[in-house]
Parts: sequence; C-alpha cells; structure tokens
Amino acid sequence: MDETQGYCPVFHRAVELIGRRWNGPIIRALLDGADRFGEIRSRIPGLTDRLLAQRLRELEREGVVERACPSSSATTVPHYTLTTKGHSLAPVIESIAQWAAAWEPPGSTSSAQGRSVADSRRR
Amino acid sequence: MDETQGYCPVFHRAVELIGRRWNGPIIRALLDGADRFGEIRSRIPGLTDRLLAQRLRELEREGVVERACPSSSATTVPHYTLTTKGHSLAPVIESIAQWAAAWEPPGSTSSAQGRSVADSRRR
DNA sequence: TAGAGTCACTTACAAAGAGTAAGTGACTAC
DNA sequence: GTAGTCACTTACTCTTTGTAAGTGACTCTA
Repeated sequence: MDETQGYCPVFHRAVELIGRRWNGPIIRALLDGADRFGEIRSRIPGLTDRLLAQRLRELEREGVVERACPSSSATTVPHYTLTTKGHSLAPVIESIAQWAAAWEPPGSTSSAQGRSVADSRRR
Repeated sequence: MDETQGYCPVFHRAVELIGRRWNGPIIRALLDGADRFGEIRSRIPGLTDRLLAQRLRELEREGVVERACPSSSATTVPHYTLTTKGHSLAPVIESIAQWAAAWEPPGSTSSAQGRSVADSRRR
C-alpha cells in the first residue's frame, strides 16, 4: 500500500546536504583543520568566494558549521569550526573517501585535476 | 608549498556523484531491490521521469548501474541493477542514513515530506 | 599618514541544471 | 482496433552555479 516503501526524507535531506556541490570538500577541509574563509578556499581549487560564502551560511543554518568572530584583540576575521553535528560527519566522509579510493579510475593517480561529475557530462 | 593540501579530486568526484540531486535515493532504491524504471520512480516522491532517465544514464556511465534489456520472451522492459561498484556503495549509504537518523530534526519523525536542503533555502 | 594590499564577503550578469508538462513509440489487455 | 501502460524525450521556464568585478574593514609600508 505504501508506494514509497524504503524512501526516507530524512536520508534524502542528509545526502543532498552532504553531496551538495562543494559541501563535501568544504566539510573535509574543516575536518582537516582549516578554520578561516581564505584557508578553506585555498584548499579547494575551483571554489569561488561567492559559493563558499553561500555554502558556509547554509551549513551554519543546518547546524553543521559554527561561525565565530573572536572579538578578542588582534583581528576581526571570523573563524569557522564544525559543530558536534558537523564532526559526527567524519565517518561519512571517511567511507566516501574509502569508496572513492577503491574505485578510483585507472589514470587518475596524481595528474587528475578536480574534474567534477558535472564536467564529465559536458562533451 | 602545496596550497591545496588535503584536497583530493577523487573524493570530490565521488561525493558529488553520490550527492548529486536524486542520486542518493536512486541508489538506495536499487539497493532495496527496485529494478525497473517505474518502480524506482514510484519509490521516490518528487522525482520526475526526465531526471530519473538522466540520472540513470549518468550512473550507468559511471559504472555504478547496469541496464539490461532481457530479450528473453515476455517484456522488452529494461531492468536496472547495481554493478559491483554500485553495491559497494552500501556502507556509504548506510553511514549517511545513520548520521541522518542521529541528527534528525525534532519534528520530522513521520510527517516530514521530502523537503530538500534546496527547498529550505527558499523563503 | 597616504596609499597599497589583504580579507571576507556582495552584487550583477550569463550559462548550466532542474522542474513542469506534454508528447512519442513500443507493447499489452480488452 | 482502441485504450492503457511503460520507458523514455522534447520544449519551455525558473533556479542554481560560474565568472567577474566590486565593497568596506583592517593592516602593512614608505
């Protein structure tokens, strides 16, 4: 009777959040210790300011990322860190990385530049 | 010296393939045993013919899905199945599902319809 | 202290992708 | 032989992304 058996909106939301363009690499950079806007950007070739700012705001709204402006002394530059929710994505990221490494296409060891799935669709 | 330390194009490609709109639910439906076009579509509310056809072709090209037209006798209706590469995504899907279940927002137990991350951005 | 540089964004516009809706051809049931 | 289902396509519109050029707050240098 339930036509949509096996479908789970919570899963759907999660996979699109994680998989949304640039979000995977952004979360990975944050897990790797990057915590400033420019630092994240410089670690991800192809990612622009506009999209990074947008993605960080979305991730913040989803409770994955936290933005803090250390009003201490020196700089007013904001810092981005993962929340507990964000840190708990580590195993997800790890399992994707493992799958990717296992099925890495033959010729993509070091020369491969970050061609996306979308890019490969353009002829 | 390497500005893009920690960045991995193989990971980037993988996370965008898995997270590309509708791909997560499609792979999950296939893992759950759906093998015909209409069956996959009916399990995923909101997914249209156009996008399902497109996504299946992309997944086929990526070697995740296999399309077979059983030329046997009865029907000419094609069947879709996961390849070995596709089946090996099971742990990835599982870890996303676990994360999603753990961080499911309070009011989304059963009433939540499949609102995507994108939808929540529209005001 | 004037001017150049860096940082974290924002805005404007064109191109690509996704949603909506209405076909199409092959087959099947009545 | 006509109506219905199935697996797609095509045409059109709206949303998201990419590209490029600002902007204001701050810092460093002469």
